[in-house]
Amino acid sequence: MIRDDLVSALAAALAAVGVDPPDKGIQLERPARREHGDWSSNVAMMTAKKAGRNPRELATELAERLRADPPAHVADVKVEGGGFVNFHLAPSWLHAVLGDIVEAGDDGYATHTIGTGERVMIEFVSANPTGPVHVGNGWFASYGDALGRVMERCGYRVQREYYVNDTGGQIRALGGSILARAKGEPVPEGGYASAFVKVLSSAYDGPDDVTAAGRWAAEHIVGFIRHQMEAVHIDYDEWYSQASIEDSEAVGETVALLADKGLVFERDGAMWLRTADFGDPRQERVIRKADGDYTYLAGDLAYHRNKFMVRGFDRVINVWGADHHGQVASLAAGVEAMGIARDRLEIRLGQMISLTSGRMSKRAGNAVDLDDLVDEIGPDAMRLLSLLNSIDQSVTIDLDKVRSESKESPVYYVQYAHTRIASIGRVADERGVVRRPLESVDLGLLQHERELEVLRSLSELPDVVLLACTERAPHKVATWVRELADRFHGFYHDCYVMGEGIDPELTQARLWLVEAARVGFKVGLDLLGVSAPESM
RNA sequence: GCCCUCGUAGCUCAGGGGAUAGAGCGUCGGUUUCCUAAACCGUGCGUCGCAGGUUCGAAUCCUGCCGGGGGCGCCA
Repeated sequence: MIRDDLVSALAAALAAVGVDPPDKGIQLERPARREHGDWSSNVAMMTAKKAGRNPRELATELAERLRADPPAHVADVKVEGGGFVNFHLAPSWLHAVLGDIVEAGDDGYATHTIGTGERVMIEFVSANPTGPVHVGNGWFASYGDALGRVMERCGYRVQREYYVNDTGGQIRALGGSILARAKGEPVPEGGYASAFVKVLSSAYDGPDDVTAAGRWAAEHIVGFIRHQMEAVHIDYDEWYSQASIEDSEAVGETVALLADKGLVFERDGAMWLRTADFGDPRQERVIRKADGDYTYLAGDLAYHRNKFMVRGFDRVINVWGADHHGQVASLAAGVEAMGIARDRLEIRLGQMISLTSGRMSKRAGNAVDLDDLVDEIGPDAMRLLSLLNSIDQSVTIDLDKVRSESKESPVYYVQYAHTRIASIGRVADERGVVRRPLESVDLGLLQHERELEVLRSLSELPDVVLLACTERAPHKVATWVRELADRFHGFYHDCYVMGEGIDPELTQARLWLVEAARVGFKVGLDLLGVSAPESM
């Protein structure tokens, strides 16, 4: 790797001038501006003060030594700005990248091993089965699934799970709504007045019992949610029923586990968990109410005991909306109280998704069902659109705009680039142009700025994937793939692969460039769960 | 009141210690005998909420304030 070569060359130069490397190690970054070279280091500025040196002078000295014995591909080393050491590389470094990409291929390029086979569960969406999931849920669905794909590419073994809240007060409220509707009565206070529930109620022929009706309805609704998820190509490994936990001994066993640790006490007829030693500002939480029912927390702790101690996941990532922030401290404390290391549970809070018409609410009935939007714009547009934002950003969706722009959606911009690649392949076949083996092709002919820009983007993909993984930020892949499309369209426009006046040797080199770009699009789009069509 | 989170171009958002802060949409104009114009090129667009602090360097980290959103149940 070129980066490693440059870092060790810098380390050697630093040692030669008698300056200790910075505590954080030698950093190398890609400058934002082309004129600052291909790779840039700030070592001189980092170390100058401690070494009692002037940063620019130190940088100049380093540059001189590096120029005297330059690492491979280094054309020039310049000192710019306040003391940056900038490496200006020959295009040959990008030709080497091209070789790496096509050799690694779709399954190998931009893979990492940092996950070391760790088993991680990502639980996401888990919306209550009281109605179809809406567009906001869809945003989190894209996130959770793409995060899983990114982590898989980094060596994690990922399980995707949907926690089905098919018990408790809201299920009884749902059952009450079903029963009322079935009898032609108005939906009771706090019930679910949606059209979906109304339609569902006409099919109910079970007992006149809110719990039975609620569970029946929830089961049907989960079936529909599953269908909605399939429509955006999300395939959960497990739909885990909360009722199954509560129906089993799991909650009692969990409470017993905590009681054994001396953390459970009774007061006012209720059972409490002492959470003070585990970072919970509230210090104590009710786990069993005075009426004898366990609280949601107790069930949730049992569920997490199941995730960690029964099913043995090394790491659990819960993707929650910011409106569940209030649950974080109690769950994290309870999990730690069970003796599970705190860093094994990650809770990613996504900011709220709203429509320009206001916040979506299932009860209020102003939510837009995910499948309705997907029917209009397609699953690929839905997924790319939702992955263009960080989940740390609260987003406002203008549905009218999304619909009207669907023809110029970023997803088509990216997919169109991929179809152009396929098209080049088809035309090559028609014209009998055969791509020769890479070893016999002179990649050195790739000198056009458009060509180099494509290769620069491709060279960044491994870093992007790694960062997307460690920061749990799959949207970085979306941003990257759009940039690759931008550069590929530029190349396509200015650099004909075949045609009049194109040297056959250049055609060969460009065919390999196109193949490398194809790998980039394939990898990037796969990570996002977006299809890579051959034609549109 | 306390806690969390966000505030970047007209709009939707990237960038989250590094050099002159970016993209898409929207505005206006241009490009096609050749691999699909779902494309390309040009054009304008900013007190990075405000004020301090840390740093060689802050949109980025810290503190306070302002503004938006969310949360503070023996609900789930």
